[in-house]
Amino acid sequence: MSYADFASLPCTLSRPAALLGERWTLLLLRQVFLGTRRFEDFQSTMDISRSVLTDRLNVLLQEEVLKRVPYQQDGRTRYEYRLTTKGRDLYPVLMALRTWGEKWMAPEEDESFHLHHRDCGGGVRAKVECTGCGAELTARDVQVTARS
Amino acid sequence: MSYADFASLPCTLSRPAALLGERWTLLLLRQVFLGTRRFEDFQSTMDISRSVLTDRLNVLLQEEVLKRVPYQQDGRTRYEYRLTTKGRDLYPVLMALRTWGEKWMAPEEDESFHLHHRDCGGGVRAKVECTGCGAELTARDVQVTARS
DNA sequence: TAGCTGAGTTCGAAAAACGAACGCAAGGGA
DNA sequence: TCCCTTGCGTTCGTTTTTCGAACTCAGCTA
Repeated sequence: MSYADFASLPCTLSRPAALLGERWTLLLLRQVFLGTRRFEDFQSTMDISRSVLTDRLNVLLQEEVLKRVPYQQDGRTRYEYRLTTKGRDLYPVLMALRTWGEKWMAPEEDESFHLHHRDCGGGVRAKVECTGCGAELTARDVQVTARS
Repeated sequence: MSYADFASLPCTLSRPAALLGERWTLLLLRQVFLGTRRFEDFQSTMDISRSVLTDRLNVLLQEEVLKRVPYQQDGRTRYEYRLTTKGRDLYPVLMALRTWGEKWMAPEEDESFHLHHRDCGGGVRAKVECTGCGAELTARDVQVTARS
């Protein structure tokens, strides 16, 4: 079993972990959630090599995290990369990373952007909760049961 | 700016994303949360090369996500890798990946393990909420404000 | 007809990962 | 004492990935 095989294990954690654990993929998704949509913009803001950028975008297209959407520019049709519903559902992953970063890796200077709830202006935080009783959970509150 | 530079940006999202976005790191953390603690066990269960495993463990030690804890084996002292408090705080990241995997990448067969709340037996789910009003948030509910 | 622009593709060089063998410290058995 | 074993790495030559500069290509514009 090598790295790529984790992407096909029947485990709902290893599959996403293998997909997003590929180098550049998390940073690429960060950029997507920050609003970047076009090849040239990804390339120049992230300074990623064009061939790897092409590969990562194609993987995310194939996984249906991103989709290509036509737009008009100078009278000609081009395509940009947009999140699908599946892709937008990755938001909690990014927010969990940020919540952790806020707590443990906060830089001296102010962070590069702020997030707040449009409706009430409150802050944003990722958490784990019990679908039964609604309690907030930590790793220690959760029992892991291996399948037969 | 290259990949490593994202780890030192003053951004609380890019730093964790660069750290966990390194190949093998997310899968290694999965294994840690599943209970693996020793070098040989990581190596054999993940089939990662020993040199890369050494490197990733050292990075996580340096970032204080893991710590080395002595234990006794056959009358001699050895060390195992355990999560620090900072490391345990990554739980929501892994659970967010799993919540996404459950929804979008569920395999035909049953998954490899189940999780439930020790106290009430309920399921486990990651979500994003407003620290002000407590509402559950999606990407569309959140306003991004760039810093000056 | 030539130039421009956005979006890739190509390909040789550099970096990272692989993997088999080696090193090493400490305990156990002959 | 000497050798074997175990767990945890390190080394190093080979393979895979990434880099980065140049090239291609389609379609619009001058």
